Amino acid sequence: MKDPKSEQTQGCEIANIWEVLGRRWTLLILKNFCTKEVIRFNELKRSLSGISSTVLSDRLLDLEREGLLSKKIYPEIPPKVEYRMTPQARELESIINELRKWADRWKSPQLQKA
Amino acid sequence: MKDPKSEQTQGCEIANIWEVLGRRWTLLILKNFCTKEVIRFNELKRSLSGISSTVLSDRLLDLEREGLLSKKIYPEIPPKVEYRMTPQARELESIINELRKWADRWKSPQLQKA
DNA sequence: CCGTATCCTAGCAGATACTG
DNA sequence: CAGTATCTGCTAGGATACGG
Repeated sequence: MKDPKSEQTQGCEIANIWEVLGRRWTLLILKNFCTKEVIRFNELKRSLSGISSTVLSDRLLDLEREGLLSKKIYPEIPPKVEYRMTPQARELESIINELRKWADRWKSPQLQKA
Repeated sequence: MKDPKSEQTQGCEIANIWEVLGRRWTLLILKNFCTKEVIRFNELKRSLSGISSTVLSDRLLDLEREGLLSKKIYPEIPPKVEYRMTPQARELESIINELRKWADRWKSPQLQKA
C-alpha cells in the first residue's frame, strides 16, 4: 500500500473537494448516507455491489480526511465501526437527496423507446 | 465495462444513471454546464485540468447516450461542436449548482489548521 | 478544432490469508 | 466484524500523434 508519510510531506494529497467527489464510488457512498444515518463497513460494502474492501476503505479514508465522514469505533470483539456524516456535511446530504429523487424520476432515452 | 444493454433487459434502469454519475470526471463535466450553457470540446478540456481527449470524448458520449447532453455540429472548417444540457437535464443543473455553492463554502480540515 | 488510434500505466476487482 | 497485505489479471484512463 501507499506510504501515508510521503503524502503528508507533500501537503494535501487530494487537492480539493471536487476531486474527491469526482472519484469513482464516492457519490454512491455518500448517497447511502442519505437513506441511513449510521452505516457499518460490511453493510456499506454489500449495498455497493462490485466494490472491493480495499477501495471502499480508501474512499472512506478520503471522505474522513476531507471532513465529510466520521467513524466511531467500538472496542469490541468482533469489532464494530460506525460511519456517519459530520455535522458540516449535513448540508450536502439534502443536496444528494435531491439528486436521488431526480435519479429516481429519470428514465434514460433508451428505455423510453421501448 | 459491462454491456449496458444487458442491464436494460434486466430492467435495472436507475443503476445506469448512477453508474454514469459515479464515474470519474462526470460530475466535474456537468458542473461546467452550470456556469456556461454552451461549451465546446477544447474549452471543456481546458477547464478540466488533467483529463485526456480520449476520456472526455467517452464521458460526453456517456452523457449524450443517457440523454443529459446534446451536441450541435457546425459543418465548418475548422470544425465547431457545441455541447449543452438537454431540457430534461435542466433540473439536474439546479441541483449541481447547489452542490457548487456548497463546495465553494467548503474548507477541508487540513486547510483550516493553517 | 474535434476528435480517434495507439500505446502504456495506474486503478481496481477478486481471491486469499492474516489480525485484533 | 473491520480491516490490511499481497498477488493476478483486467480495464479505465493518461500521453501522444495523427486525420477529418
